[in-house]
Amino acid sequence: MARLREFEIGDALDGVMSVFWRQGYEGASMQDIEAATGLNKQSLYRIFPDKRAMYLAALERYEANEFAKAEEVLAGAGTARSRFETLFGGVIALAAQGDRRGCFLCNAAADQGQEDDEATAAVSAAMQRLEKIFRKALAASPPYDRDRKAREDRAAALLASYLGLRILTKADAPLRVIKSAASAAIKAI
Amino acid sequence: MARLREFEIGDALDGVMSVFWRQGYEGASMQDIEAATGLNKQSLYRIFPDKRAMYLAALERYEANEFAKAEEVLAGAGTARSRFETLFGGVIALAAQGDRRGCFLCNAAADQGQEDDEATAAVSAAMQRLEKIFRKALAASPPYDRDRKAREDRAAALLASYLGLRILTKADAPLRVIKSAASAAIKAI
DNA sequence: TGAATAGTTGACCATTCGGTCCGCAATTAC
DNA sequence: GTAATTGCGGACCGAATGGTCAACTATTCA
Repeated sequence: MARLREFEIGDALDGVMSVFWRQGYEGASMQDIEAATGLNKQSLYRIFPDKRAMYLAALERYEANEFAKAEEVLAGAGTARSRFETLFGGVIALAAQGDRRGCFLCNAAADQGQEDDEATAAVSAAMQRLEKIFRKALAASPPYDRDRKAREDRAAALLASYLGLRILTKADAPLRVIKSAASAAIKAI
Repeated sequence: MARLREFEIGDALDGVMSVFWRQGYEGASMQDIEAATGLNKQSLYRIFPDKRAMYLAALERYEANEFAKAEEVLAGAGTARSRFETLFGGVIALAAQGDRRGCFLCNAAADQGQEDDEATAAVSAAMQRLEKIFRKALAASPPYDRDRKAREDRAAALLASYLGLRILTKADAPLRVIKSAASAAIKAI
């Protein structure tokens, strides 16, 4: 009956995400998005009602990608400390490579000058999911904290440290500082 | 010879800062800035060459204001732990009040989709100054770390935690998580 | 064959943007 | 008075914005 779509929506979404990630909401023009996806406006607007919807979809995709990776790392073998060491090591590696994109979710949190309630809610929910992943990882291996509260505090502290590391990376802080912060955060486990 | 200026540049700068703080660079229009300062374009452009200069000046002002406060708190009486407790308590209080502006410097770090090297450098320098303030506070009171490296690590970790707390606030994370993170970060001192 | 959808190109829209310019009233110092 | 400057208001500029529409080709399935 009708012609089939010739591209994968997921591929287009990857392009959309990378643009918003690097340039933020207002900083990304439709031209940029066309270039990054290899599609033109009409094809894009057939998938998404408007630019905001693209942004929200990009946020979702980032969360799905990034959290899957984090979950994989944190569910690996070894002690909780060694696994968080791997996770934080990844952040350091990005910083060392000069990857200054930072964490898209953090960027989004700071970006929402436009006071987009939907985006704020999405970021907030994502942060809580990440906290849950951290908590689960702490609960699954020694050293075990005595009570639930202590475990929750530790997970939250690791989350704050993780976000802080990514902000420091984005802010182009010296690698020395980033490494120091990661090292001390790990030691505290 | 000539008429005198009727307003304080500092007052205007406060207005400029508050707009950029809340709305980011791209999100703040000249109209917004006119409204916030109570001045019109011509008066503003007589002080600043362009919008970017206003943004950079606002960053400087934020740093001067905020770091002065932080330095005051961290130079107070008591142990290092108690002083950082006060500092982090302030962040929690802002979150509890529903102040979601976050840290202007963090926002700026994430905001720079426009790849403004000057702004990046300013943020980076500010972060390093803050790290220095933290380090100084740790060096000035017990518990003393054995070596300089340990003290540096601790300062960097506290900085990451501090930034993470502010991001969590901006991201509208539950107050419970913010309090947990602060509490665990303090305990690690 | 024919209806329906996908994709491309380019024109087009109103709006907003940062920034400039002009004119006018007020104020200051010589 | 006169020159110089400040502040205000509004007109104005070119450029870029997000988004729409029309025209055309290609592809699919009934």
